[in-house]
Amino acid sequence: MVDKKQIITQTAFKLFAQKGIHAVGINEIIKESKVAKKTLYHHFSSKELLVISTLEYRDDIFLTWMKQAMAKQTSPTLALSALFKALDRWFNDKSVTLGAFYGCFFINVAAEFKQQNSDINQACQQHKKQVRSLINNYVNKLQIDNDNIDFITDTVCLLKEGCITTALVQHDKSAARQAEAALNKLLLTI
Amino acid sequence: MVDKKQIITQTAFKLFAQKGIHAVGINEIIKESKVAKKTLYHHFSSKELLVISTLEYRDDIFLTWMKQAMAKQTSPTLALSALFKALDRWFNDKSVTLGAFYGCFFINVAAEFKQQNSDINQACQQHKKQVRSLINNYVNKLQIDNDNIDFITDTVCLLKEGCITTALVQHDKSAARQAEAALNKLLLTI
DNA sequence: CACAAAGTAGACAAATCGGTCTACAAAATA
DNA sequence: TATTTTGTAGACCGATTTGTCTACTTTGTG
Repeated sequence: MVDKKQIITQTAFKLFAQKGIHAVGINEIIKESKVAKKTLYHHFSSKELLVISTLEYRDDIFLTWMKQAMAKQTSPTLALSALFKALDRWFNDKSVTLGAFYGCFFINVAAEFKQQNSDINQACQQHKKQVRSLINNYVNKLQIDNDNIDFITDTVCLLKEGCITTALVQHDKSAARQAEAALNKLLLTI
Repeated sequence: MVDKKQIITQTAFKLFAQKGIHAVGINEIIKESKVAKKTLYHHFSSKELLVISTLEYRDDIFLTWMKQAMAKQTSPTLALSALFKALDRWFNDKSVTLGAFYGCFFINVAAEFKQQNSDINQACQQHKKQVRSLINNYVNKLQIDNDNIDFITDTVCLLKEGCITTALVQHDKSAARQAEAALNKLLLTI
């Protein structure tokens, strides 16, 4: 038998990503999942735990996608460029792995759950830390002094967050290319 | 008599900014505003129109704050730096004008209302256009060729959006200083 | 085969949602 | 002074919220 728990998580993620957490009710999720309410509550004893599950689900997909996008480049510079080219494909709905673009799930969820001590907010924070760590791995390979490593990593992260937000709010599908141009200019200075 | 309409808008904004639109009900707003439900619906015939009102209210405050932060600088470069120093004060809850930091209201609201054709989403977009226009005014004063003007403006906007998002999601209160450092590096290259 | 785990549909509960309405009071304005 | 606008409290509406529960069926495993 198919894994109902997985189906519920995937369906919930799709709906949450499109409409936001508070805008999607349990009844909509079970209807879309074609699952009984009891089944959902058997696997997830509350909506909050289901939200956490969707965050873990998306975290896995996103990090895998990112690693794959940056791998197999012949230099760390090209790997960073490849990240923004991948973001560009995402914004333009050409990423099969990430699906249609509704902004960054973690940013959007964190905006709905701002309390720093909540489990949901911490899952969002944790995801962003891992993304930063991945970027930092490549920046470390650049032939630059240690003082600059954190600076470059921070800037890449800021440009990344900035272009995701701009693509969402401004519906500006060129935001990733703008960010890549800024990155390239920056890398010339080091 | 005090202007009830204004009180309702201000109270609604405060609650929406803290908790998000979908997480705040009309009953909570009237209770906090100390106003009858009929009074609210007399001034705003739907919750959506009230949301629009809070967006206009915040738009006015934010643009005034931004203009004031960048004015009276002795050079356009200093004006751009001043913007990020002002953002830094905001993130660290030292801005009286903007109040406690709960992220950018327009980004957060746009994340909850993603449909590009909705009035709420368009109000968020419009605000961001005005902010960009303000930044562009200063970039125009830099002694650079026309090709670079849009590039610099785009990059400043990306860094600004990036640091606001980072300050919110990562609870990183130094994000504006990171963005300013990146800006300064960038300005050295032109 | 027996039994536990995982599934079904959907009624139900208590609270809350956005929004309407009555009936009346106060305040501003012509 | 007369009239209109703006205000009050809160009952009420139908829909929806998260979550519980009953009664029963299917499925996988020891």
